[in-house]
Amino acid sequence: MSAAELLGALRALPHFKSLPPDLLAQVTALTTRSRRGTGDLIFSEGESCRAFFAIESGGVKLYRASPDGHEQVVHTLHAGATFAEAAVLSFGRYPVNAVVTEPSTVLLEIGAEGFLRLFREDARLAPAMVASLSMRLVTLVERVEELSLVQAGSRLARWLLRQPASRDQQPAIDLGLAKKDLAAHLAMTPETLSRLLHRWQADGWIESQRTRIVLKDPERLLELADGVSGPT
Amino acid sequence: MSAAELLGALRALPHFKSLPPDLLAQVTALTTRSRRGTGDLIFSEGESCRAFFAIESGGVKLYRASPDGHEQVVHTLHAGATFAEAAVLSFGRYPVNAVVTEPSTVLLEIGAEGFLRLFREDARLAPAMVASLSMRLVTLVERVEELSLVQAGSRLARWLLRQPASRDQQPAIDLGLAKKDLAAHLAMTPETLSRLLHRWQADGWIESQRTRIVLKDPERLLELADGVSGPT
DNA sequence: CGGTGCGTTGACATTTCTCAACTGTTGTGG
DNA sequence: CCACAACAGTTGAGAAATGTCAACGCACCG
Repeated sequence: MSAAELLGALRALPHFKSLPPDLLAQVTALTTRSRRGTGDLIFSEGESCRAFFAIESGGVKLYRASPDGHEQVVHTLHAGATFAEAAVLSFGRYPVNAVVTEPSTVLLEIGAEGFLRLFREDARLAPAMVASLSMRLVTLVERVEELSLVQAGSRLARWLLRQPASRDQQPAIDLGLAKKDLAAHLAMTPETLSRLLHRWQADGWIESQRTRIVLKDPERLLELADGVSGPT
Repeated sequence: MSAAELLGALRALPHFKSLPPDLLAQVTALTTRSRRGTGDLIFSEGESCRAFFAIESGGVKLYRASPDGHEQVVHTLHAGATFAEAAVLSFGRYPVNAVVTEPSTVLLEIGAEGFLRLFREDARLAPAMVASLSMRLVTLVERVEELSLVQAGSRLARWLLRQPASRDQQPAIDLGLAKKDLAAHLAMTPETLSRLLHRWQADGWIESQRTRIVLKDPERLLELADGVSGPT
């Protein structure tokens, strides 16, 4: 893999595209690329940071494991996303577990030590990180808001509406995620998720295929998301 | 209020204490101080940023209002906390509402425009902001994790255990918050909160006074927090 | 001293979880 | 290439937690 390719891959990321070329080249020198498979562990909770990551393609989930084996998905990430910057910049330890959720996921790995040195030496890096962290902050605030909704149906409706839809005819969402993981993300059981989708399909509001969901009546979903009491 | 006093107040904040004196002085020049009362609105959702804030004393809650009038508390903040930096640095609009929750709350207000100018001109500010934002990120991740717990009792137990306790004899928590607001923070109804506290007190695990809670059996609470099925 | 709103308690309705069985899919090894 | 194992997803029945509605006591503030 050539340095030029790596540089191109990095520049494709929202967080790096605004960096001056020479700085980007320096970051490239810290970066390695690797291909992973579903289920691969990237790092685990408490481990000391050796790098932070960007997803070139594929998917990753960040989660915490509670003592009773229950899994709390903090974040689900896809192509273009970066993760663990905060761990590198402030803590030195990963606060969560990271696992690959899609086959053939390509990761860019930016070495922590080198990056920290660069961060201290070159003042142009910090503003870029500020923007990146602020972004992350907003998605987390939205997540908190989402989870605060008491009704499972509200949480699901809201999640569906927020997904980037392939705007062809009708909003069709490709949930790049096992339903099991989506359920965990929304703090509900797979059974509840399954039943909600089933019922909404029966009511004609959505069309649920294997890994695709078509929103046929976004209006109705919006009502649910706003907490206009439960389904049925 | 003298500039020296203001400077001292700013330096007392975790986010600013590591700034070089001359830079801190420049920040001070952008800062005003004000005293507010319970219920005062500091800013509301969607409003364009005129400043970010630090709490010198008292309390503030950040929340979103959903269309049906339901209130989702994103954050509850106390002395030493800063808020709305991300809004100032990246978005230009406040994403939430901010309201004072304690009488005689003293706020420091750092003007957005001036701060942004300073941020761009002086490279020493960015690293400090990175640290600050990373901190915030972690508390939000914890919040997400907390809210992912399905059982109301687990969420409450976890919250109680995380509170800074006055380590005298027994951990005594001064919930600097109306129970109503605590309930909203934990995504449950005031009734459920009331019942949980009542039951736990009956079981001898806690002692619940007006605004103080004594943890008499943290072990037991820890079990609940870990999701070892519901209470009783 | 009266009002306003928080906190509590009770009765009830409902959602959602739990447990269990069954189906379909995916991937592997013979 | 097929059989089988492993696992995701679905469906059903029952239990439990929590929300809803309503009434009441109590504190705080005017």
